Amino acid sequence: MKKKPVSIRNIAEELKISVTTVSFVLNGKAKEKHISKELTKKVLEYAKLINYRPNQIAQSLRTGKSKILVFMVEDISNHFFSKLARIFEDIAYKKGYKVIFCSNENDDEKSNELISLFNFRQVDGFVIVPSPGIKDTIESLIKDNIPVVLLDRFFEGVDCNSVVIDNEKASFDATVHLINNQFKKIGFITIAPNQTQMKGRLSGYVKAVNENGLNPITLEIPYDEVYVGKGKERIKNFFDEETGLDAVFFATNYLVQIGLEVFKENKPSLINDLGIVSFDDNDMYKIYSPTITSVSQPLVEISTALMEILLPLLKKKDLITEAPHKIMLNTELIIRESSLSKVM
Amino acid sequence: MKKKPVSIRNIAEELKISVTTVSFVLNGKAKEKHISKELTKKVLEYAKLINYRPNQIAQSLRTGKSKILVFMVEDISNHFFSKLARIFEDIAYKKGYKVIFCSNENDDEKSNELISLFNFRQVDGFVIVPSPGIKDTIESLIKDNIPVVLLDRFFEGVDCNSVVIDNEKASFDATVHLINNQFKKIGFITIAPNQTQMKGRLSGYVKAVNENGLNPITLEIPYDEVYVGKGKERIKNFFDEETGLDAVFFATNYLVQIGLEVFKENKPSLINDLGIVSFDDNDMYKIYSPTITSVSQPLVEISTALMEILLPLLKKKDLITEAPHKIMLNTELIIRESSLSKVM
DNA sequence: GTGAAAGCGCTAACAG
DNA sequence: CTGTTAGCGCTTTCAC
Repeated sequence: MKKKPVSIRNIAEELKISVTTVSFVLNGKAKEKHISKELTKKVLEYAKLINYRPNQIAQSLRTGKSKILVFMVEDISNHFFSKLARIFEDIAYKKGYKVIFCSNENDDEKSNELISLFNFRQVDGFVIVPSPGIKDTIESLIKDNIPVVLLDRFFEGVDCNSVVIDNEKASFDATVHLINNQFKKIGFITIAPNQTQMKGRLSGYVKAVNENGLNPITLEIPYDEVYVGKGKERIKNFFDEETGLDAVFFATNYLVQIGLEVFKENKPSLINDLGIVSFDDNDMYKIYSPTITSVSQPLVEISTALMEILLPLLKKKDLITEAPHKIMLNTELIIRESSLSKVM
Repeated sequence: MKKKPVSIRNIAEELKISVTTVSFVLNGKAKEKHISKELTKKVLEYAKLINYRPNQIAQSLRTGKSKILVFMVEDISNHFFSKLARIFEDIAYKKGYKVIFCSNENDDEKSNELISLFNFRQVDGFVIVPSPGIKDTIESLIKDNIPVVLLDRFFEGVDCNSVVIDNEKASFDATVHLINNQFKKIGFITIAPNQTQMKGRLSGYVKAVNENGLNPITLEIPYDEVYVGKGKERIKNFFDEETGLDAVFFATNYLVQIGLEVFKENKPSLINDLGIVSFDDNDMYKIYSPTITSVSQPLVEISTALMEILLPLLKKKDLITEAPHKIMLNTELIIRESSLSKVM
């Protein structure tokens, strides 16, 4: 009952020709190798008839290409990353690549472990949202001629492909939007800015408040603390100490979650009285009360850009000569109720 | 500069022994094969020294095992599935398996395409959230001796491993909870119940209302319509026609999203006046106003069960003799504000 | 105790 | 135009 899969050899034997010929035909090299039209057709037809599927593992061993891409993010269950993953998946499959997703929790050790698990050669390429301290690993990946493109953040001084958004501009614009809506004491809650995307978000905010004669009021929570659930306490303390805040700008979507939880539990009125903006959109924002203004990243464009950088690299042999592609995309500020002037 | 990876042969040559011996040692068969302690140690040390990593592709070709699992769900960007994926990922990695996630959109053609893409042999096992009409494909997978475990739903009359929740009980309990909170006209909004999980949710609801002398009032939207965005209109019409509803039970989390959107746009007061329960939890529910009651699935238990079924199958040769494992887990009703009696 | 060698299924240089 | 053949890196049977 065990259906033994057909191999290229079966086809060759059945048709009484050599495996080479079959291989050439199947790989679309019939023309190039001057194989007769009839033979080509015969092979193709028979292959289809018996539903031949090449053994990709054998192909991989031979060609050194696995047709597998790794998509490593902070947390695949995070709204932003899972949406991105979903779109990237579709694009990759259309190009004949499978995608392995994994989550590094923004942890260096876990990142290195995962990258080494994929073993530098089992996969054809990487999309990586890098944790803060894996600069060296990325560099050695590049030196080993493995296609990598960084996502969401990058390392200063490392010549590596990347697709990021213009965090500073996005943050600047969102802050200005709040200022235009009469908010004067705008708090900025972020995770510790030891990575480029967070640096940009912070500096955009600072620049905007400064240019408008206001003072920056920031809370920087180390990522680790957020991860282990201490963010709530930190945010609560922040609001206890910083009295008179009339608006708050959260630098990531999970900070919004925590922030709203704090409001909900302590001063529910804040939810309506405060101007609120979230970095990253969430499906729930448009049905929240009030609806929440957000900085929305262009998911489709990001995924497309990733693939456009990656694909050519997957074909090339020597990547070293390539100048890295650094793409910076713009975000969209989706203005909803939460950020509109509360002044009548 | 190209770092050519070390092979088993390099080790053998360096140590002036045969590849066989190296292979035995590396595979932990030193004892079994009576290889001397010293030689064993020498090999192991040298392997570590040069940081030897077996080429998994070659291993796969030889052993027929790829150490890759496929985790196919409806939509990896859906909150429930992405959380599940995240947990499953961790468990699988610990056991030495990589996981490829994919989304079938509950579409038969896409499901079949994906399953066939993975080619019946490149992957060691499948976790599948099956679309309605792929019963035959699943059966042929089983016949071909490929480990499969169905998730979230299954097919009546097919002897296949599965991990599901007790939908009927969950739905029954949630409905009774609403009834206990004085709600009398409870609407049930679901997608067309042509799959087991939806059948269970519907029947649990119907049973509960009937047993309590109430009438079922249901809206069944075909999955396709939801997918193309027609759900909103359907739900709007439902509330226009069914006047006097005092509560609503949504059978999936994306229906809640659509429902809240409808309320928000048309009769915002409903959000507070209506009793609301959602099947599947969402991180945002606890910060919504009101906080939303939900039926929460045990994500960790589900993932663990999946792996516990899968692992032994991955080792066995002949699966046919195995009696399938069918696991049914219980959900938890997380009671929040939205479902509490509105009667003072 | 250890090694030689076959071969997993495929590709592609080389030969005719 | 088509076929022979040598591996890709590894596991495992069989022989010594």
